[in-house]
Amino acid sequence: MPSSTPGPAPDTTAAPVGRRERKKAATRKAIADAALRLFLERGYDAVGIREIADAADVSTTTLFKHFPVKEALVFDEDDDQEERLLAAVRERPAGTSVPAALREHALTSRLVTPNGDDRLTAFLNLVATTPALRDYGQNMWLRHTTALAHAIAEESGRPADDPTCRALAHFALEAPRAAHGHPDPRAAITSAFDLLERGWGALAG
Amino acid sequence: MPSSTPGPAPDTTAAPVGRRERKKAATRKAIADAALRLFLERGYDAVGIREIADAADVSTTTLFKHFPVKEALVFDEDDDQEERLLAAVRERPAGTSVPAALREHALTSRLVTPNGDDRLTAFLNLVATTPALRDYGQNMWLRHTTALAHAIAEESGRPADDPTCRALAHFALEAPRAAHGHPDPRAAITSAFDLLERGWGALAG
DNA sequence: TAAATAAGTGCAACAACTCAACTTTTGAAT
DNA sequence: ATTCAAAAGTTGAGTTGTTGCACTTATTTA
Repeated sequence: MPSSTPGPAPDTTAAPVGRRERKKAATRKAIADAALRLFLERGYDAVGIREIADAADVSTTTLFKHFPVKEALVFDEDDDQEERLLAAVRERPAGTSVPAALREHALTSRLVTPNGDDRLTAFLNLVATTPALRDYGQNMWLRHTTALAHAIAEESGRPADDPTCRALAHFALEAPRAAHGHPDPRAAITSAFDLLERGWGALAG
Repeated sequence: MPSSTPGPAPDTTAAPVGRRERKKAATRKAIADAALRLFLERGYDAVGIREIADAADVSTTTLFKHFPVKEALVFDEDDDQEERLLAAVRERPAGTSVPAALREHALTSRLVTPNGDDRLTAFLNLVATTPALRDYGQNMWLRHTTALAHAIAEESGRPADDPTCRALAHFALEAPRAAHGHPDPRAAITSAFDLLERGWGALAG
């Protein structure tokens, strides 16, 4: 997802880290930003690695120390996202159901911007129109589904490969997608998760 | 799937084609066979395109005229398989239900060999242990699911994106997988499809 | 038999990615 | 404060998948 250069981001990892880690994160961000900008300007396939490295003022080897393959430049929040997703389930406030926690997470994640977010739409369009990115994203989505399913299984004391957990994970990740483009995305998400919550509650209180 | 060099294969395309097409198919097969052999011997990543081309006695250019990317060398029956799958549904004998036709197809496809087929197991193992192949295969499976879902929708006069059709397609493709390694695979498949058939019949005769 | 089409070749090149040796920070222990 | 080891970055050369181009050879069709 697009990460704007300015703007007060919620600072997801609120650890007062040293200069080293900050610099590392900075170069990583510089690379990802340069890459996304160029990709949006001229298309994924028309931009080479060297060009991106130049734009970010780094060597190509450095680039590959941060991103294992070209596609990862686009989905650079992959790991963060998965981490936050699992945390939303594992560290949910006491008395909150799993679907409720997932709804909360879906609503606060910036995948659901009330007004049609240009940057997000452009990003989704880039992915949808580039086969390599479509495939990569699809597999990434599958990985997240599996990880979430396992987390849910652990939280609810079910077997790790319980189909119900996988189904819930699947729907929970699908809901925000479906909501995008909807007149009132937040309402769509809320009602979708209401549905999931009732179904889930009927199975295992 | 492995296609042995000798052995009387059922000759899937029973059209008396000209010499040109036969030669083309022959080189294609030579390439795929060489590739699979080398991959099984030394691992996917340890074998280069140039080496495969040499082993099949063709130029790398020719190789890429037959297979668009390296991974396709392994899943070389991709298109044929999908074609047969869709044909099984579309050209099923009158009075046969869709799930029944799919069961028939599943039982006759050589994915279900009664005795533990060494070559098939080796193949599946190769795919499972090679990330690039795992990913590629996963996406291929998804494509087949979509195609089958559309075919089912057309056959049963439902909307093209009907979730029920997609679910049936999903299960129908999953069943053979699940049956693999089962003590009696054919029985497992049969009973799985019995289940699907009853559920399907209960929805739309 | 001649023209048209398709398969295959050889070679050079590009782009993604890796490797090894080396320099410059930075964090921390003495 | 000084020293030292690890981490981040650079440089440059190499490997590998993949493509483009100009060309030959075989098969089909007219």
